[in-house]
Amino acid sequence: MIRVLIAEDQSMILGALAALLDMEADIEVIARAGDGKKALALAGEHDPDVVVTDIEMPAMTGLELAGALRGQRAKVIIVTTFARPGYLRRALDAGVRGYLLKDAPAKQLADAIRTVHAGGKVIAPELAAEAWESDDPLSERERQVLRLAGDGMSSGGIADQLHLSEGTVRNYLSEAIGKLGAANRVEAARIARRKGWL
Amino acid sequence: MIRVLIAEDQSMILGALAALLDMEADIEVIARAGDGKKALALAGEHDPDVVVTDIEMPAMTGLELAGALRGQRAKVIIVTTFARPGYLRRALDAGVRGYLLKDAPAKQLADAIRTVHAGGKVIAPELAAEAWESDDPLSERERQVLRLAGDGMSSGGIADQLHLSEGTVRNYLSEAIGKLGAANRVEAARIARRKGWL
DNA sequence: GCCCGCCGATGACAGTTGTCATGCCGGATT
DNA sequence: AATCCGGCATGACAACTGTCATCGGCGGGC
Repeated sequence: MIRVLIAEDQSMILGALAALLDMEADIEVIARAGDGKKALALAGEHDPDVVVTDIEMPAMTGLELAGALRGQRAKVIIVTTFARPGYLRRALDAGVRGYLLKDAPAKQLADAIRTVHAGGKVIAPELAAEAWESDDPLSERERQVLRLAGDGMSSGGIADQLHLSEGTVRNYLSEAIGKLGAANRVEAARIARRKGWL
Repeated sequence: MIRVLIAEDQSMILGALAALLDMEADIEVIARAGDGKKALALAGEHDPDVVVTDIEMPAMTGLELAGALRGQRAKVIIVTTFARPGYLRRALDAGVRGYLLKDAPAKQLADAIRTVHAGGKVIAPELAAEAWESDDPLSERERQVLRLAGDGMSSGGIADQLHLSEGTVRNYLSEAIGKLGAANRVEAARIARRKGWL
């Protein structure tokens, strides 16, 4: 029996995934969590073989959860909507053993759990290639500024929030726009978000 | 036996929801579709009692699907991530019988299917109140322009795409910004998207 | 017929944004 | 010590954006 913990913030999806896995004879869902923090606590309590987690969750993201579980016995599989190279990169850096997309066929999840439990790795093929060829060129400041700009905040507002001068903020944005080959701040933010860099 | 068709573009979620419903003794998943168009075709073929559909899907959205099924025997339940009043409004206008959030507990889905099949309605409580109090104030042109602006396109680019003059585009944006109480086009686009108006 | 709303346009003006050159500072490298 | 680099700043300039007044056309409601 492979003992699995599932972390996923959308209750209905959590329940559905659990139902899916409970149909497998050799897999047992021993715990469910609605966010990363609860998942971490439950992992300590139940000592699962495999942790299946979403990325975008309240309190603690799946990537943070993977980092916190790093080095422990439980093997982590990320299951997410987002085909973002930056996410995969960060996941692998956090010692994750599997990275699947919710676009993939349902049966792949059980297969991935078995593979990972047996010591293997499973990476969504759409991402395996792209992951290493595009690297985040942004500095931390550029990321901060871009995040806020992408939410519609003006240069002045961003400057206030980050305790910078407005000119500096415009410099960072100009830098980021150049690095990403965008035409303006909004496009730059979109590109960075799509890649998983924000 | 309640005969159900499920439409959902994320394969894994589709499979998981089907597994969840197959556990119910009185519910039978007779068909699955990965987009709205296939769902419409399959609905014609299999004549389901209830159609459970996501909103954001390729080829045809769940809202369009609901519109196309309007007046037919099958009853439609929307299951979506998005708590956007505008979506609920459009869903109700399309004759939908249920609107659930993926945040809701998994067991509510089966309950909703039974309720709807019995002639009832099920609306996510988080949304029931807000739905009617905030109405989309935007004109069709304003929506178009705002969509493109929100994607980072410049006034000139939007003008080219929509065959308008740049000044006119700026006028529409200014209008939209004013109506939504935003500070600029990006914030306006965010507000409109959050409400489900785009 | 008249008014109103939506559509589309122009021109003018102030404010914001994007770019670039240039400068200062402190920490790390050599 | 000299050099380099990232972070932060300034100033200047061109381009883009947001606002407003004004105009004409078209269709619907009263």
